[in-house]
Amino acid sequence: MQITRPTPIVEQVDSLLRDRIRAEYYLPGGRLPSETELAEELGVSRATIRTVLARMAVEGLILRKQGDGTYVNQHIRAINTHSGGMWDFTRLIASSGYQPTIREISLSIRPADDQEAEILSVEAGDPLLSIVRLFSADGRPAILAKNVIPGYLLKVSPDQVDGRLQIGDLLARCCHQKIAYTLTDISSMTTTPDAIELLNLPAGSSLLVLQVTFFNRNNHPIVHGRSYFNDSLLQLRLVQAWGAH
Amino acid sequence: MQITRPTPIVEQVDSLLRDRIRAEYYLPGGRLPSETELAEELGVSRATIRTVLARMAVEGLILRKQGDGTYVNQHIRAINTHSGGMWDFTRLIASSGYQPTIREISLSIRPADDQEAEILSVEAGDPLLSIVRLFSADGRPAILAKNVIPGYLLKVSPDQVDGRLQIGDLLARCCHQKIAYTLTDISSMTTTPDAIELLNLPAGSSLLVLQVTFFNRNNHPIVHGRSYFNDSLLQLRLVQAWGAH
DNA sequence: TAGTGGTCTAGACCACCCT
DNA sequence: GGGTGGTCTAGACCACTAC
Repeated sequence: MQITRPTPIVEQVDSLLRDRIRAEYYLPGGRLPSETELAEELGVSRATIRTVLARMAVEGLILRKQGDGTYVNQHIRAINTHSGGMWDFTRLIASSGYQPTIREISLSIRPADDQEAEILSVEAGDPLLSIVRLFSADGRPAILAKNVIPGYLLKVSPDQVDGRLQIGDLLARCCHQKIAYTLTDISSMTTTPDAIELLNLPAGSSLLVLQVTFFNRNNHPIVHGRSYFNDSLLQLRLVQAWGAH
Repeated sequence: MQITRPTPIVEQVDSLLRDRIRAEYYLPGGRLPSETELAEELGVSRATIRTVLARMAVEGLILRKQGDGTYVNQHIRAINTHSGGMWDFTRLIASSGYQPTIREISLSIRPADDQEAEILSVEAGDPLLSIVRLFSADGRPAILAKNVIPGYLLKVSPDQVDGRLQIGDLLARCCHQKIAYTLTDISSMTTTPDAIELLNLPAGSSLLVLQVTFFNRNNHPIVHGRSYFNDSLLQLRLVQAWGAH
């Protein structure tokens, strides 16, 4: 049995409002109750309501108009846009309307090369846990994801690592580490030999490459990943509120 | 003379703290004063300080540790990552350490094709203002940006449009429109003929393509853009806080 | 145990939009 | 004018971390 703390009110309100939007209790393009009304209905202060609405506005889920009201953004169907969601490839595939499957290609301990050592702040040759996975959408290979984790972080034996976990859960389970933030470089490339084979792409076609480094709250790099993204099959979509800064 | 309103305290505090971080008044990796101290120093409430710090934490600029303190993230050098910043190519190039220049390739009124009509909610054949620009970094062509704006939005004559403005400013100036949020699809492609020529790339190389639609607060599409990004020259980098949701 | 950030409240006033 | 979101304050209590 897991000990659970009372969920913060903000989180509860957040879930509730998102559920209502998803269930179209608040219609797409329709207006939400005023902040005051929501606060009264849910028995919380207006400030609490406002932090939740501010979060949803940043994601573009709702549109706020001073002097008028708050509206559901009908252009945002799936919400795969924010934070953890972007690297949860299973969810990303599902929200694109496909059936996701994960295939573990390999999981092994191997020495770090120079570049990996630099990125992960370890010495070249130090052991790394290397995980290569292939995510498919309706059976068609869509994303080839390669991740490396410094070996010293591993708290369990490699064969106990579940390659089907999302990277955040895997880190929590096997390394007792929490991700604080991620740094992503987006680039493109023409296919590499293994990408051609695993993603089943014609030679010479282009691919999206997402190069991600995950840091914990002590600002230490804990995972480095390269994901090869078949963008003819899946769409990488970002939503950004403009006024946010 | 432009009428100006008093800048909100939150914005002032935001600028002040970012300036201090940039100037290394707060050292990279170093600790900021506590929320209470900052509130006292600047003569504002703790809540005000907290909304600013929350914003900076979402961008990954600072790391917050409960029971400990708030720290400057030394891994974040340039802040081109958020909101408007991402589409301000001039700033993006500058923050990558290059000297940016803009060249206007063309600026004309032309009819909308089917796809553009669909995206911009107009009829095919309706007039569009089409702007093609080339952004260079240290003289080397880096980004080819094509934008189209529904003609009915234009409040000035086309030859009065300044092709060197950032897209948000251009909309404000020429269309009296404000951007509320943007929707971006990121994909890759092998070079098109005009990209080869303008971006000076070898045939068969890959490009990043950013397909952006800008909406106003009434949720009407007001601009659609395609930007071809020479990612061997410039890096498209995202920072995301993890706990944000 | 002291100090930090995290959560939450209650209430005030302002700016804006609609009618 | 009446209602909406935008800004800001003062203060309370909790949870976590370092010492």
